[in-house]
Amino acid sequence: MFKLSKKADYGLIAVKHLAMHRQQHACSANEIAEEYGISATLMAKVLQKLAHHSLVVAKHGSSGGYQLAKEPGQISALDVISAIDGPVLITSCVTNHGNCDATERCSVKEPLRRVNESILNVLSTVTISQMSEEPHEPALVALSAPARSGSHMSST
Amino acid sequence: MFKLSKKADYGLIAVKHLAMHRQQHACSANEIAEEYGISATLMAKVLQKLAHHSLVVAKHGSSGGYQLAKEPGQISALDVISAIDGPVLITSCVTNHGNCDATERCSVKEPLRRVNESILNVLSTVTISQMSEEPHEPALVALSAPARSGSHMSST
DNA sequence: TATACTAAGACTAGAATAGTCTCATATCCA
DNA sequence: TGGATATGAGACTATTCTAGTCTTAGTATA
Repeated sequence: MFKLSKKADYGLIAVKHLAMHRQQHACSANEIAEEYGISATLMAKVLQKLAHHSLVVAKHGSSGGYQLAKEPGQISALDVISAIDGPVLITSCVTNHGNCDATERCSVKEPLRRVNESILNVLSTVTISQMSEEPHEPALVALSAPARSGSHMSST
Repeated sequence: MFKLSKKADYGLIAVKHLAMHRQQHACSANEIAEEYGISATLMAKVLQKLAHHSLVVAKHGSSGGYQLAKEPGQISALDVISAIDGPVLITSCVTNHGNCDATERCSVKEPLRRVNESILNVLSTVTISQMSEEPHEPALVALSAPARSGSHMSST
């Protein structure tokens, strides 16, 4: 369909949790998982991926856990999502070199590429610190930002 | 992940095709499928769904086929996508009444709802006639449009 | 009436996702 | 030093979703 994976969802929850507890000790995967009623092993996997992409730092050992690697204002929703699910591409055709088998004939490729860019733009505009604000704030969505930044696709 | 289904993709292709041939006779599912190298039965299914949602009209009998039900400028990408895949919801939490099992605790629901709205906004801005324009046009993407229209979620 | 088409929906196969389990490694503290 | 508690990594399973097929029925035209 057109849906965020649950893992990406969990990733956002975890990062937001860490953002709200960053003054304190590191949070373990167990701790976070319990708080939101999510499987602990699954949450651990998600956090591992985030650590891999340097969004969080892991601290081994007892009383270890995870902490944010950057300021919450420096982490976008796109960072988290693409760390977990890979690059955000609304169709398989829109990759740089990527070609569906009907590249020649496919007539919607280019328009969709542009739609994809707009979506990346939205996702990269939303930061974790914005997500932690109360909803009555305008918060979102600098939709008026320049459409072509082109710097997002890079992850993976 | 975060991907358009192939069926939705095919739907866009079909609608665009019909937009470009609307002066002429009705196009059969077979005809369109062949042109783009897609399974004919699958294309038929896709067109049926589009007909169901009154985006195209079906003409039975020999020399029948499909024709657009509206002007290409009146049909948005969102119309086509949600006709085929159902409403566009980036998480299962963001439905009107919809609640994940952790509604109380889930902290990302509201921010994601707002992201979802922005994406709907982008998709509803792109019309089939825009998709038929040549890429060197500015075409896309009235990103500066007001972020909160809220009128989209209704389809299905 | 025969033919060429759509309508509808059950069905199957395969891929993607969610989630589990196990073992290894690092750190802290008694 | 050794046990407890963390993460790291990757194989594994189960379930759900998607793509695609097939079959039967209905409808318009010639």
